[in-house]
Amino acid sequence: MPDEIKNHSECTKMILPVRDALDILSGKWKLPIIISLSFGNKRFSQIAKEIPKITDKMLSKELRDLEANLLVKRTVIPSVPVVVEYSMTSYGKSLEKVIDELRNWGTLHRKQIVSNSKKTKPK
Amino acid sequence: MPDEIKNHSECTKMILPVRDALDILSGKWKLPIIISLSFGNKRFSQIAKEIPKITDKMLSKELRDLEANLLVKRTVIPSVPVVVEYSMTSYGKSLEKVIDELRNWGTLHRKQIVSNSKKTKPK
DNA sequence: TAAATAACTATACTTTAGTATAGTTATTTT
DNA sequence: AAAATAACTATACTAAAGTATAGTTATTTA
Repeated sequence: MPDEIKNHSECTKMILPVRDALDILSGKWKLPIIISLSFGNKRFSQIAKEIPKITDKMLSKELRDLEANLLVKRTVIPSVPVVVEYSMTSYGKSLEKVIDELRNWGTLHRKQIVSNSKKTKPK
Repeated sequence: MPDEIKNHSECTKMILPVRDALDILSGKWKLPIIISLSFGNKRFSQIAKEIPKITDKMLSKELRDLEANLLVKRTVIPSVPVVVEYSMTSYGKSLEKVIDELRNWGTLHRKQIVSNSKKTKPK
């Protein structure tokens, strides 16, 4: 098999799962929610308070998405009034390494950008 | 300092760099481009051939973004006609671990979704 | 009795991301 | 002489993501 075709299929094989992972994490709010819940179980309004500027609509939508992907568990506590607790599933916790790597690289990158923008124009 | 305030600031500290990293990788085309170049230096039209459905406009825009972030290097070879070669910088290669983790998790997740959708409805 | 808490949903809107299609300049191949 | 290659840019559009604002049901506190 010629190199370019081989590379092409290797390439495609890599892209699919990486995109799957990214779909879970991309967008403005999913990470903040995941990180917030990784510090402990929280209720809807507590998460909302922890994440400045998020609207109820976005929070509710993203929590539903995360729940559908089995990363977050929604528990209704039948008190009066009803209280809903969100927590990371053990499956959701398996994202830890991914998030760690993203944070490591992001920290490095932030330094790079800052030191570079000094030489050129401020961002 | 009370727990919730401490958690909140820890949380914020994590979110910033993770978002920085994600900004680099998110979108439909950045990853395919990065992965494609990680298999070897390529010219504009070669990348375009390797990534089905990408338009010239998107490819050109994303390459400019990646270049601005110092992940990709653009080299003009003054032949006739002019040829432009793109390559990963060593800094760009530092994304390798991040991409590996995303791929690992994405592979796991893909299996999870498939086995789960058998129980419920097909996707 | 009004405001606050709880966990949302509904509607309408704006912004950003991505697509479709065509055009540019210069050269080489058919 | 026409078509292909090379590496793009320009214009106009659609689709997806996100925002703003208000409303819901039931209960508790001021």
